Amino acid sequence: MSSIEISTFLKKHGIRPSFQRIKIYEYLVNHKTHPTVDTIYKELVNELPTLSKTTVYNTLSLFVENKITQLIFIEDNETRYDADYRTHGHFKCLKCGKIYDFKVETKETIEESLNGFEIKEEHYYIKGICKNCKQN
Amino acid sequence: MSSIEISTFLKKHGIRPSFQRIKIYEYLVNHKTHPTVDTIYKELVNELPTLSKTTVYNTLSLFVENKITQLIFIEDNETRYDADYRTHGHFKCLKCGKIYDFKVETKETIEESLNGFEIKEEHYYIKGICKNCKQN
DNA sequence: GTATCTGCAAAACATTTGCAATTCT
DNA sequence: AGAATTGCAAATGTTTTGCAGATAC
Repeated sequence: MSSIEISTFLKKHGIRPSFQRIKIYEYLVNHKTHPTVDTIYKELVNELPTLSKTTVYNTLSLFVENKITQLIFIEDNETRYDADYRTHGHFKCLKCGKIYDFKVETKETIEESLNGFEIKEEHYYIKGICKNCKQN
Repeated sequence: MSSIEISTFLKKHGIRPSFQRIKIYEYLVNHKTHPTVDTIYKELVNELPTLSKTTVYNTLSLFVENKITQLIFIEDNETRYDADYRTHGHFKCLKCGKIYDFKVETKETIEESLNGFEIKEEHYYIKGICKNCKQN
């Protein structure tokens, strides 16, 4: 996704496309590693030397409010962000720490036990050892 | 679960049953509300006036290490604990804040997309509006 | 020129750590 | 006595808040 596409995308979702916002969204979209605020900040501060963490926090909150980014909680003290807003699962490798996405569909058994409840967000995460770490 | 049963249970899991540990586990088992450290501390400090939050943290970490309690991350800055160590889902109501348990079985579609990965822990949580809040 | 956005510094929380006092065997 | 446990106080780390200056419409 290019800066111009991102700019249009942000406008479409009611967000004014400031330079910082474009850069932060660009980072999220092009690095599907579910980064933390700290990672995003450290990566972007080279390119935007005056960037502050406050702006990263503000911007990500804005993205979450406008539903173009979702929050991921897998570990304590480690809020992560994902530009993919569709429901999907996350697998975190306990050895290498990498996070993989996986496909998820709501199960009938869940729907049954939550009969009468209105589902707004679904989150799935699994911890274990990834294929790569098992082989090495 | 009575104090004596808890004492035996802790011993069985290699944990020395101190007074504080028994009380904390008792609270967890008898209040299936997935409390935070702060909630547990505030509830027990009446009964155990010298109790410190450090002890609550230490004890819960010990329980997690010994796999008699699981950690639940649903919100940021809000680590919760659950004496039920079996895999099950949590539904958090966005209106009343209450957390409900629901049954979950690993889906084939998840197993397929994680082929070759070793699953150690599975976590499912859903946010929405609970039956009770929808009716009122 | 008025709204919004950014970013610094300080505040607010949750959690961890070091260590001394206490408790248990 | 010796080992484990507890709890205070301080440190750490993350996120939020207040506010002043910069930027955009």
